[in-house]
Amino acid sequence: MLESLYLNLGQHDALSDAEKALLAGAMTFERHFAIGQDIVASGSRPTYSTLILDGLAARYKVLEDGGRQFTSLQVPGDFVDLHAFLLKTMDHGIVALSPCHVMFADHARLRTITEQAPHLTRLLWLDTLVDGAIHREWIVAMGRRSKTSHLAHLVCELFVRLQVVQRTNGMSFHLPLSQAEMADVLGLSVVHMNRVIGALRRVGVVSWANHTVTILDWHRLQEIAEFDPTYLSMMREPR
Amino acid sequence: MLESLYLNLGQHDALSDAEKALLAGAMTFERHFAIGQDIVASGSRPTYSTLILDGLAARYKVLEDGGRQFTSLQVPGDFVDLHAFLLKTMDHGIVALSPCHVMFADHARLRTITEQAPHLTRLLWLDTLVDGAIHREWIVAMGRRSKTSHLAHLVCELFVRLQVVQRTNGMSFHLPLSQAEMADVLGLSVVHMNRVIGALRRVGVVSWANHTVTILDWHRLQEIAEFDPTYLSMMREPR
DNA sequence: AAGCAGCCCTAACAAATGTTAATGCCTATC
DNA sequence: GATAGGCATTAACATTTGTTAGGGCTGCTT
Repeated sequence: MLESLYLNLGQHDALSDAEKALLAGAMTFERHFAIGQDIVASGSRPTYSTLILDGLAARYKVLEDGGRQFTSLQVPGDFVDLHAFLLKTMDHGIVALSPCHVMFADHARLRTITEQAPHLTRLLWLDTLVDGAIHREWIVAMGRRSKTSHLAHLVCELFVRLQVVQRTNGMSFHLPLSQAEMADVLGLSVVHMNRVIGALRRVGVVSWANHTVTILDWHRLQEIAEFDPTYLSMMREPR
Repeated sequence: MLESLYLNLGQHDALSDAEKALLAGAMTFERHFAIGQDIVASGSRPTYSTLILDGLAARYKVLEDGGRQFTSLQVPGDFVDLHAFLLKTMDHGIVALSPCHVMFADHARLRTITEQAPHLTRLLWLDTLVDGAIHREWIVAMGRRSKTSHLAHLVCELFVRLQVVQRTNGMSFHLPLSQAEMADVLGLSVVHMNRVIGALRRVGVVSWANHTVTILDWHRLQEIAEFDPTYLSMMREPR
C-alpha cells in the first residue's frame, strides 16, 4: 500500500524496515477524491498530512480576479501537505487532478517520529526540501526560460518523478491535465498554452494525445529544457 | 551576534535559552563577503550551512544563454543554504548583494541537534518550510500577477521580513539591488523593470531612490499586491 | 580637467503573449 | 439521433514585454 512512499523516500537514502513500520504506524484512514475535489482547503488547519497512494494532485492559489496558479504537481508517493505539520495553516488549496486515492498521516504521530526517529525525521524533512528545490526550478523556468523550454522542462521533471514511483510506461506517462489546467501550471493563457504545446509537438520531441505524453526524443527534449535532474536529489547517500 | 537568528526562528514559536545555546554551539567561524562574491558555489557540497548576520544575499541559477534568475532573497537571520544540510549538493549559487557578514553552522553539529533536540529540529525544519512557502508565493506572482502587482508583492514581503529582524527604519528599508538585479528577481528585461518601478512610483505608493525604498501608502500597496502575510507563518504557536 | 564605467531613464521598433470569437470534434444525455 | 457541453484548435487583433540604441548623471581614475 505504501510502496510509492517507500520508493519516494528511499530514492534519497536507505529506508530501514523499522522506519517503514514507523511510517505505516503514522497512517490512519484512506479516502478517495474525485476529479476537481479539494483534498485540502486553503485556510484550513489540518491535523494530518495527506499521502497520495494513486492519482495526480496539485497545490494552487486563486487571485481576486479569479486567476489560478498551480504551484506544484504531486504524484503518488508524495505528501501533498507535509509542510502543514509545522506551518499549521494552509495558505493554499490542494485539488485532485485525477481520481485520487490518499491516506492520512496523523500529525501527533509524526511528532513522535521527530522525537524518536532522527534519521526518519531527516528523510521527511528532506522530502519537503526536494519540494523546495522543485519550486526553485519552476521559478527559474517561469522567469528565464522560453515557454517551450519551460514546458519541455516540466515534461522531463514529471517523467523522472513518475519513473521513480513506477508510473511510467516505457517513454510514456499519463498526464490527465486539460490545456486550460496546463496553462495554470505555466502561467499562460489557454490559447498560448495551445501554441506552445503545438511547438513542442512540431519539433517532434513528444507526442501528446488522450492525456498521454510520449517522449519521442529524450536527448533533444532534455536539451531544449536544459534539464539537469540534480535538484531532485535522486542520489542514494547518507542523509 | 545571533540576535537576528533568534528573532527569525523565534517569530514562529518560543525559543528556549537551552535551544539558543545549542544553536550558538553549532556555529563555527565568521566571514565577510564583498558585493558580487559567491557565498556558496553551485555544484559544491558544503559541510556547513551559512547564516546571514548582516547584509543581503540571493540564490540564483544561470542558464546556458547567460540569463540569470534569482530564486530567493535572503535577509539577516536567514540560513541561505540550510537545505544543503540534507540535499548535500548545491544545485544553485548564492551571491552577496551587499557586503555580507555571515557565520557558518557545522553540519555534524546540526545532525546532533536532530538527534537530541526535537523541538529545535522542528524549528529549523520550519525555517526551510517558510522558504518553500515564499517560493510558492513567488511562483504565483510570476505566473498570474501583473508585473506591477508582482513588484508590489515583493516590496511588501521584504518589508515584513526585514521588520521581523529589525532592519526597517519607519516605513523605509535598504534595498541595495540595481534595476538589472531586480529584473533578475522578477524575470524581466531591464527596460521593462524600469517601466514597472516607474509605474509603482507614479501611483505614489512607494518612493525608491538611493537604494532606499519607502512605503508611502501601505494599505494601497498591499491592495495592489493582494498581499496576505499568512504564508510567512509569523504567528507564534507550538510547533 | 578629461575620460571612463556603471546606472537610470527614454524612445522606437520588434516579438511574444493575451483576448475574443469562431469552428470542429468528441462524449454524455435525453 | 438530436442536442448540449467540454475541449482542442485557429484566426484576427490588442496589449504587454523585449531589443537596440542612446542621453544624461554620478563617482572614480588618470
